[in-house]
Amino acid sequence: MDQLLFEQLLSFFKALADENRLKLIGMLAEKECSVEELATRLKIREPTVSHHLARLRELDLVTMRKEGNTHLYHLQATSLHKLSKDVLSLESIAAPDPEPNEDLWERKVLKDYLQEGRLSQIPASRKKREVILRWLVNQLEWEKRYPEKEINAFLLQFHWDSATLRREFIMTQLMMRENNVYWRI
Amino acid sequence: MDQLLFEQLLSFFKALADENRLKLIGMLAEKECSVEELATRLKIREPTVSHHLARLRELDLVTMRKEGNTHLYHLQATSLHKLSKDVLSLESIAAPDPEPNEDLWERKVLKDYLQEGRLSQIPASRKKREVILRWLVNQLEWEKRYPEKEINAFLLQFHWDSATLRREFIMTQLMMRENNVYWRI
DNA sequence: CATCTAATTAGATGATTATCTAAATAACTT
DNA sequence: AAGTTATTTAGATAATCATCTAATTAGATG
Repeated sequence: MDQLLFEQLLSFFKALADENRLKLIGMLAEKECSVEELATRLKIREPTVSHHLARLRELDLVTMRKEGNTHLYHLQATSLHKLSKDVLSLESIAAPDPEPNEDLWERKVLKDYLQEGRLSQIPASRKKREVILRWLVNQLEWEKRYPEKEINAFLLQFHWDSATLRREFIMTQLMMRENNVYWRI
Repeated sequence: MDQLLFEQLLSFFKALADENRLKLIGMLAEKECSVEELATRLKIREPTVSHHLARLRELDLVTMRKEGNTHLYHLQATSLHKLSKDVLSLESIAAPDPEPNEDLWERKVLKDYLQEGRLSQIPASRKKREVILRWLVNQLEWEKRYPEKEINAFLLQFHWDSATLRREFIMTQLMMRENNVYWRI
């Protein structure tokens, strides 16, 4: 997802994530009100209301007009509408990537299990094992057919237990085997 | 607005009003994830992620299934959709009335200015003056025509400055006058 | 000009809560 | 059974933020 939209949504939620601010929105939806009236009905002090209104105003959720001494606030329905629409598309949020972040998790797994180019161990957890296996298999060529002897030699560069790794390749469907010959799929 | 909906919306906003929780929603929208993976990508510790997921789970925004050791969380799109819809109707929020609240403001004004049945002063602010004037005029009968003398007598019960009050009645269009006779409009 | 009223700003305080470490639980591996 | 891994729970700490009082600004009234 777009970084900008993410931050907009976040501040939108923060703005409405307060009981009194949400009530303010409700009251202003009815009619425009002075600060004093809002304070009385919410049973909190004017400065507090002022503070809340300032926050809502930052997001253009409310606007203010002066009438003599008093400041009349009213709801900015358009802004509210626009943001509500974005909320509806919340499901389309992808992970915000502040960095090349997408595979941060996988890179960490690789870093944890690879010591000077060799596998310190074969991860017990299926998810991590798969990360390792995909990384290994990626160093083999597509289309090429590898005799078992060759696969073994390749795997032994990384770990003594080439048999287990070979078996895992098959089980995870990363490779196919026929007559002791292996290839990627 | 419905008190229940109000509280649902409030907790919805509170749930999403945190940077990391919002990111979690984003990541889970892509695919289901383990706690460890989420923690790694967010660069925070597992217990923290666990805590956030628990909050999201309270609102049924995410659900969890166990696969061996690991807990895989995934987004509950339905709940999200339902709540988003409510957000869209935010504008229809009326003030939540924890009490007969609607005129709490006006009742406070009356309380502030009426001491033992008499006006302590005539409010300077237009908004408050109107509250007082409407209360006063409400004690006069509809349709009836009051000679100025009678109006004065009535007003003097509440305040020495009946002349100002009379003038205000006219200015605010609460009464009409013709040949020194007054009536409500 | 002096006064009053409504609102805002400044600054302090207290409550909430995101985050961490350490310990407990649960499920899998050997 | 013993050890390892993933998660959760408990408890402590620190940051955020809602709220208050006191002081300031701006407008209106007399």
